[in-house]
Amino acid sequence: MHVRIRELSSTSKDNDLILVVSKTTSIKKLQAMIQNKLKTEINRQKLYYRGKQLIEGHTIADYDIKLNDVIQLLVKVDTEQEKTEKETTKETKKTESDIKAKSRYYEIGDKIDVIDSDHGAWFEAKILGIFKPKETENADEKDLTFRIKMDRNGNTAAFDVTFSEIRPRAYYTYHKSELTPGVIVLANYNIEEPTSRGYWYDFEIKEITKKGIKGALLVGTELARLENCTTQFVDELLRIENPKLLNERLETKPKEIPLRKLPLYCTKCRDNPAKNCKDCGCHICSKKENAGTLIMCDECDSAFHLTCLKPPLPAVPPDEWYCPECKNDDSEIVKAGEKLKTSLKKMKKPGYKRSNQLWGKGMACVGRTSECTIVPKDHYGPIPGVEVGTCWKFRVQVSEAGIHRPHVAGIHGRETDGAYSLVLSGGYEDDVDNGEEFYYTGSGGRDLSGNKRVSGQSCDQKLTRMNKALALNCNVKFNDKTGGEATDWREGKPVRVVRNYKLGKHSKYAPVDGNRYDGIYKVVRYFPQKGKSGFVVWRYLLRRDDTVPAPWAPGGREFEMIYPPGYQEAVIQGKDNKKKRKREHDDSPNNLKEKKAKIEPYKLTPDVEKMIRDDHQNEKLWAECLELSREGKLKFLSTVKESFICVCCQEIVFEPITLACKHNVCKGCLKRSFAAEIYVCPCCRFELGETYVMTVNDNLGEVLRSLFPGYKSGR
DNA sequence: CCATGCGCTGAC
DNA sequence: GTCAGCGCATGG
Repeated sequence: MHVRIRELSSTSKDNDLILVVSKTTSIKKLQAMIQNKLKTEINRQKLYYRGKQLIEGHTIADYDIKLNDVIQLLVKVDTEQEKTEKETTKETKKTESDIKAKSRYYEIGDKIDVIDSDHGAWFEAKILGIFKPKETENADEKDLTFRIKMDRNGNTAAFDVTFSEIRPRAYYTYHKSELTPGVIVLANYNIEEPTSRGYWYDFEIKEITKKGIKGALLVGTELARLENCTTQFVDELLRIENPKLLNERLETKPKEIPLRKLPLYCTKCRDNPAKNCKDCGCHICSKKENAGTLIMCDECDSAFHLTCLKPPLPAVPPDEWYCPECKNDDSEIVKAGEKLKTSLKKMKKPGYKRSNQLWGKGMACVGRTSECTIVPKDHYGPIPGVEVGTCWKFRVQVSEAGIHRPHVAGIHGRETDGAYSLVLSGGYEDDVDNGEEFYYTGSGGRDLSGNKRVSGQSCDQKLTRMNKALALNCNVKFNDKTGGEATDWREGKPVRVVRNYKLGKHSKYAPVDGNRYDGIYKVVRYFPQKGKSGFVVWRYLLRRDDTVPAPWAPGGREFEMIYPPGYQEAVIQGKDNKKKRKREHDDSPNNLKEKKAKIEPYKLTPDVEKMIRDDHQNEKLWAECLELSREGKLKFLSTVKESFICVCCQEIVFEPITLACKHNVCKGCLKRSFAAEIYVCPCCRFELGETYVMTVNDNLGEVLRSLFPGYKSGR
């Protein structure tokens, strides 16, 4: 399957990077793919899916990312390198040039908000000192260093920030009436769990609804936009305070500003420091005192007093440490000589699968991305808006369209009601397809052990489940012993019929590729019969009863194939990848920029090409077809099909004869058309002459035979 | 909850 | 070319 990587700053899908991934693809791998494609280093990538941050150690499946879903990419401007550089320069500032300075906007003791580069959110802090790099008279504000201390986590050290990273503490809570779209406020939001309390971010209001306030979260100093966030805490939206010159300060600010609510660290004791808690306090004695001697297990994150352990530990170990509970589970945690790969916690997470199978990469295992809701699941007859002749590449799309809902199964129905739709896919050997009529085979009678979906017949079929459902469509009293025949077949319940390209092996009514909706059929009769396998199968005769002509009939249409959104681009990008790897191997420069969606031209085999060249009689028609082969195999094949239709039977010409007037006719059809020894073209009445002799155009016949596997006479 | 299944892909 | 075997949607 494929997913879309979209930069947070981008609002259009045109610049998406489309990556082919598997459900088991790890986030790490995904990051590596992004690095490879966009040249954005992994440590600068922050990925978000539906507001959740994607973190290492998980997979695409863990986040329930589906086909063609958008993953947002935030490119951090602060690379790790720059960060350490910054920190070291800060260090030097501190030690070498701690020159006290004055700011025109802030003074020591000011309550401020500071933006944290890890979370991209604002936290409360206080200014301890203001410094400038060197002895200058008028240092610019942007050169100043503000030494601040966080208001929470009492024992964390002070650190230095710049002017742009701080602003006066927000203190004014908006009234609902003051909020309008466009206003930027400070709001509480939890990126991972939007319904829970989180950190405080700038938030641009977009829409005010009953449920909450919807808008864009502006994350980090770069104000990367995370669209479509709904904050639950609408009564706690604060006004953002901009720096004010000291001499313009008005003392309207309350002296005490209560700390803003943050997510609870411990949901058990609700962060009550007075309460003993085994979850956030010592896992043994439950007490929270002597926090300095609490040691955390690297596996389960539980805390333990050094002294409560048996035996007690003298000091905090320098490396990893596992608590007694986790340590016991050696087999699960650390395999001999191996470092822990996935934490137990993660493995307990719902959705985690141990399997390293490579499943899930393609369309076989993707889920629906939409569902047809315009009609109920048990709707009989056409789906409004879906025309006869509509083609989809994959079954999942047929399901999404509401034409045939099951992903794999051939019949959709209810045992107590009837069948709504079926797919002809050539999967059962006893099927016979004559277009307007076909014999369908029931399901079951197969051994599907081993998680299979198909198999050979291995026992008799029963007239139950979907087989019974289809039987109920027939306008006759239900009989599960001998079956029955409709008294008036048109009075039976309608069945939507889809033909799949795999049917092409046995039927000439199959589409060239994908799945095609062929309209409404009715069950004429059903009966049990010993099938080719020797086991009893239930057989159903269906006959077409649709006002719209069938795709193969005169006036019928076959529409252009519909692919899942993004699918073709993904296929092309995937191919580009292979090519690229080759080029890299050749050490030749690669032109990465050519990732525009393009249909792969259809390459004919040399034999076919030669036969076409030798078919001089149809030179003009072939030229048109070949021209369109640049638009892909499908386009080519459908053009050929259209171009070489017998003027009589409207099928692809069989044993074709190309007349002097350039019309193509089947040998059989032409023979039948001749009357009273007058030889004329059955289409344009062109006189062929009294001595006319029928000559089959073998070149054309051969080409058609090799292009259309089910090619045979329509008569 | 469980059983069923006319797909689909990558490995061979 | 053949074949194992997966999620998913569905009904029972």
